[in-house]
Amino acid sequence: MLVHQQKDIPTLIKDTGLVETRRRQIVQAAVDLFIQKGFHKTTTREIASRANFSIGTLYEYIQSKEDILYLVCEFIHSEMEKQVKEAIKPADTGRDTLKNAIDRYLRVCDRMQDHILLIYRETASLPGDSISYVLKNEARITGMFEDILTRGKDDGTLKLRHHRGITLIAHNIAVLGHMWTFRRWFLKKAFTLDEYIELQTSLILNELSSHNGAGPP
Amino acid sequence: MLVHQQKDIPTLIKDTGLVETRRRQIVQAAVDLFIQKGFHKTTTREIASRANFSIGTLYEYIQSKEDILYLVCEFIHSEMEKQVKEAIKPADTGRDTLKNAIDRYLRVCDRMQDHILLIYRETASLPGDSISYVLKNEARITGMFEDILTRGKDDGTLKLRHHRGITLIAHNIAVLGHMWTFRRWFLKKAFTLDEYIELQTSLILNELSSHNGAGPP
DNA sequence: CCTCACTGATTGAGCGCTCGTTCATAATAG
DNA sequence: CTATTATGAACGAGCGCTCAATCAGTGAGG
Repeated sequence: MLVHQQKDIPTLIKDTGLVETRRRQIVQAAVDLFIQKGFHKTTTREIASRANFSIGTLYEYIQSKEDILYLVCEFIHSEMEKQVKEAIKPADTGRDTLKNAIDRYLRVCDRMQDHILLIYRETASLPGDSISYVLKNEARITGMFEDILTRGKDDGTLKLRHHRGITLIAHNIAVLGHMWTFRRWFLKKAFTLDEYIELQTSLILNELSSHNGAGPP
Repeated sequence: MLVHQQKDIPTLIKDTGLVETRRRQIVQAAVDLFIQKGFHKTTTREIASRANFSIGTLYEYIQSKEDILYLVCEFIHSEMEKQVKEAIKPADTGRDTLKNAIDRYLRVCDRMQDHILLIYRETASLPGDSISYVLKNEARITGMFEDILTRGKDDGTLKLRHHRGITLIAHNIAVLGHMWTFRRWFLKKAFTLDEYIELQTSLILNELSSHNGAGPP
C-alpha cells in the first residue's frame, strides 16, 4: 500500500496527529540521509534511529521503504511551491511578478540544491503509480510560471512572439533553477548566484519585450 | 581499482582486443538493464547472463560493479560527442554552425533520452574519484557550444550583449537537450520534436541577433 | 597422426554479509 | 486492567564477489 492512497490507518487515535508528527520526523530524517547517501544505500534502520525510534515503530507509520521516498518527494515539492508562492503579489503587473518570481524561485533552488538533485536521482525508484503524483507536483510549479506569463500577456507588460511560447518559456524558467543545482560545479566557477539570476532574467525578459528582433538575413 | 586507472591487466593476450571486446559486451548489456531497472536493482549476474557469459568471466574484465557504471557513462558521453561533432563543419559561419549543431544535438538527445536520464540518475552512484571524469565528459559537450559561439562572435554572425554570455548560453543549450528528455511527459504533450527544435532555436538566435532590445521601463 | 602437457579463458556453486520486514513481547497511558 | 504504542531479535531472501574446477586451443615429441 502506498502512502498517497490514504486508506488503512490502523486505529482512530493514530489519525489525531500522531501519524502526522511521526511522518514529519521520518521525512526529516530521511531527507538528510537520502541526500547524503542516496535512497538505496540508506537503510530503514538508519532512518529510524535518526528519527529517534526503532525500526518497529518506523513500520507502524509506513508500509514500505518506498513510502518514505514518496513522502520525501511530496515534502520537497510542497516546500518549494510554498516558498515561491510568497513572491507572487496579485497587485503587481505580470512583468514585475515574473521578475520577482524568477528571483525567488532561483534563490529557493539555490537553497534547496540537494533536495532538487535528490528528486532527479530518486524519482525513478518510486513505485510506478506514485511517479505520476510526483510529476504532477512538478507540473504545478511550472504552472505557476505559466499563470504569471499569461497575466503579463493579458495586461500587456509581456509580449510573446509565438502563441505557444507561454508553455515553453515556463518550462525553460523551471529548468533554469534546476540547472543551477545540477551544473553548480561548472556554473559557480563562472557566476555568483546574483549574477546568474541577473543574466538569466535578462535573457528571459529580453525575449518578452516588444521588439520584433529579426537578426541578419 | 577503477577502470579508468588502467593498470593491472593480468596477461598480455588480454590486451590484444579481448578485453575491449568483452567490455563492449558488458557495456551493451549493462546499458539496457540500467535503463530498464536502474543500477542498484540490476544484479551482476543479470549483466553477465545478458552478455552471454558467467559472473566469473564478468569479474575477469572488471573489478567491481561500479566499474561497469563508469564504463557505461563513458560510453554514453563519447557516443553523444561523436554524433554532435559530425554536424560541425569548419567552413560554415558561426551562426550556421550553431543552428546545425543545436539541431543535431537536440535530435541526438531525443534518440538517447533514456541514456541521458540514466546519467542523471546514476552519476551519484559512481565512486567519488570517477565522478569528476564523468563531469569532464559533460563539460566537453558544453565546450563544443562555447567554441561555436566564440566562432560566431569572431566572424560577426553572432552578437553577445554580455561578455560572459558565451558560457551561460552554451550551458543553456546543453540543458535544452536534457530538458527535452526529462520533461518529455510534459513537453511531448505540447510539441513535436521539430517544433521544439524550431522554437528553442529561435529563442537562442533571437538573443544572439543584433538588436539592443530594451523593453519598456 | 596421435598424445599429452601446458596455458589462459570460463564456469557456477558457495561464502559472507546486508537489508527490508515481521511479530512476540514490553512499556506506557488512561 | 485494557488499549495503544514502542521495541529489537529473528527471519529469509538476495546480493557482490571469489575460487577451485573445467574446458578448449596449441604445439612439441614421438
